[in-house]
Amino acid sequence: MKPTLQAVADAVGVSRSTVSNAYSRPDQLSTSLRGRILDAARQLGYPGPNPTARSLRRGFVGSIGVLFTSQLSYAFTDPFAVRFLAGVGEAAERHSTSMLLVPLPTAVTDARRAVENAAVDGFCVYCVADEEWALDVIRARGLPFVSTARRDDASPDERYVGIDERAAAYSAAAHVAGLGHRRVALLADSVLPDAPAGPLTVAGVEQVPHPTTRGRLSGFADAFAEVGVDWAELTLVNAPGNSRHAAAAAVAGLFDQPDPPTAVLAGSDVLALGVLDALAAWPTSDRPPVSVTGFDDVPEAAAAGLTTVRQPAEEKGRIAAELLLDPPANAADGHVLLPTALVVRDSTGPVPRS
Amino acid sequence: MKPTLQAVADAVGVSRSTVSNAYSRPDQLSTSLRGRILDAARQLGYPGPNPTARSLRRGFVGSIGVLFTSQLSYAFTDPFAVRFLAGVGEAAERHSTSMLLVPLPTAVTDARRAVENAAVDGFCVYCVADEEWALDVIRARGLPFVSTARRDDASPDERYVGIDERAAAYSAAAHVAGLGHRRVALLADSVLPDAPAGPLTVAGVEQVPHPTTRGRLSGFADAFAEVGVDWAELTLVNAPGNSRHAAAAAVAGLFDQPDPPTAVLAGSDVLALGVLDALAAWPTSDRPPVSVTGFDDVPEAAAAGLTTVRQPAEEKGRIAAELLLDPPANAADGHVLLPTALVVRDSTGPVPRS
DNA sequence: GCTAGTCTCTGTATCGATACAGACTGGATC
DNA sequence: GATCCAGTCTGTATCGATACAGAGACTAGC
Repeated sequence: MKPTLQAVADAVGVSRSTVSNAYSRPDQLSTSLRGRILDAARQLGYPGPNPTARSLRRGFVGSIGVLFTSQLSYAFTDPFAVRFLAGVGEAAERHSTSMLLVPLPTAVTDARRAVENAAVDGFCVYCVADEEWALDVIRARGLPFVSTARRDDASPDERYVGIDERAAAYSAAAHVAGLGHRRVALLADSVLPDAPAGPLTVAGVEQVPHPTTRGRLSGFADAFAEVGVDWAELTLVNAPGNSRHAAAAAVAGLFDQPDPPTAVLAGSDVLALGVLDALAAWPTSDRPPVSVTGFDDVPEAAAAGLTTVRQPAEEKGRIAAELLLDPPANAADGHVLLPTALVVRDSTGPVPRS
Repeated sequence: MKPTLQAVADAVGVSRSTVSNAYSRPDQLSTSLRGRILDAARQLGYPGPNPTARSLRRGFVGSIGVLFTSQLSYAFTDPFAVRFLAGVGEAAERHSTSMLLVPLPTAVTDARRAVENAAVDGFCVYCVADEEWALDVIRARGLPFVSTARRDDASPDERYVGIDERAAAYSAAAHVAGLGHRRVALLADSVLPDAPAGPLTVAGVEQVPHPTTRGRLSGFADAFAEVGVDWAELTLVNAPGNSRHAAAAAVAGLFDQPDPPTAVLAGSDVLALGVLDALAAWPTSDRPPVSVTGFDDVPEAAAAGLTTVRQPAEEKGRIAAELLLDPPANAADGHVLLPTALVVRDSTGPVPRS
């Protein structure tokens, strides 16, 4: 059996409290006694106070949870998510706090259980599809959280760090529209929760449940509405999973049909890169001249010459964690909007004259 | 105040134990009573058993720690580390276990404290410099762990998953030696703990404390010994921090001196890519023709045409976590060596005739 | 009609610590 | 010599749950 605080106390002949103080409040006892206690602990092989017991008594844990409502492995596959994590890690490091990555089972009941069982002092909820149930659980636990998307129905004291999704997406779409493109496909992850990969029809953008996706699609649509192309004329394509592979699969066949789109606006760089992959598979001779834009500006985007919308990744993570660990006194300061910028590269060009 | 188990018990008029059973052992009570209890809990806003209290009583936590004995942010900067994490995440997911990323302060006392305080059931120790103190703490806590490097002094029941570092490095060096290179630089992170960036002299490879680095350098040295180039003739270069930038800085000036090396063997792809960065900074006209090899085969290596040694990254992480979460009955099965392969690309070529 | 066995549920002990009020000691102050 | 105070240390209550032995009630079997 591992020795407990009590064992050390007995060995030295002091009370349990004093041993506890030797570890947690060195100013509460003489240096000599503290020395004797730590020596005895070393000798007995006592590894220091049990973290769990300590957390229970103190009422906090010293770690924050990071929630991805998709496969945890996804978090490491999307470069943007990785950089977000890096930012969270940086802030956590500064606050001597650990990060708990909680994998969520696909079954909702199990997933709820996972969030209920996470031993953390708060959550960074990385914006993912349909996280409302997760927020419910977190609220019920009375834990603070920071989300990466503003929800329309959020109470004003709920903190978030995000970007103006709509305006950012608009900038990319306006660029493409300015190049003359009118037959355009919009590619996104989780347009509708359980829709299959490929083109689909949605009555209006407000039907899209996921707030981030909805925001970006709205921005795209706005820009094209201004040049007379309305929602119904845009081809909406679903790419469940947000991976290059999923994107490539989703746009397969898109360019074989009559009057194919001359541009694809993707909701993330990963998806956009997937489109480029799909195009690269065509023989150079009759490869369709398609303009492609992404979103995020991950490192790979620069290498691939992808036109995209840059948003600060590490900073998003860092601020999210900071808002959680060091909440601003003023509720309004808990709502952070980060700047974005359109980065024009080679993947977009004027619409070809046919 | 948040309601506790007791509150729910009082509301329904049953004992605390019964409420506990309603959550953790549904077979121990009638479905009807369980229904009443869960309803009452919902009504009171009871979020389910407190994870900390539960862990204390049960004696386990349901999460594993991942330890990087360098900045936590580093873990997200090195693509190999990210893929390792992805592997750990995958296994954790399968076992319904969370991952705790513990940032380690630079001061050793604080770092010990961090490991002592981590509420986990075990650790995956990602191979990093000088982790012996960390293993000591983990052993003292009586927690299981899996390391990514075999330590010579490890007891036979200590589990690890690694590669034959020496043989893997040998394969890269033999390739370079076969191309005729004889003036060669070996570039590594943490050759000696506190050495500055740049060339340094070490009496023999056995002086290098870090086991992984030592293994790789030995492999490099072996191959060159076979062609008559001995240790003292090899230029050893330190690049503290294992980043592209650190590598570029470390090799700055290396090619300006008389009889510069015609090849650089790096201990990781990140370092090798840094060398390529440094070379790319030269005007094309008088850029020195240097062969470069890496180690790991991260995705960027392929894009950069880097010759490197491939090792399975996700698999390493997955197996590490699996060994931890589902220990093999037979101690010998706790020692896993993964295959490696030399991947020859454009960054190596025959030594130029001068 | 009696013993056995199955279902439910309760009560008590326990997990390993920390908070906080108070007790004791010894020296300085008046 | 009484008072006060700072510096140390102790004792008790508490954090919020789970394990386990056992108590009743009820059905089966002989």
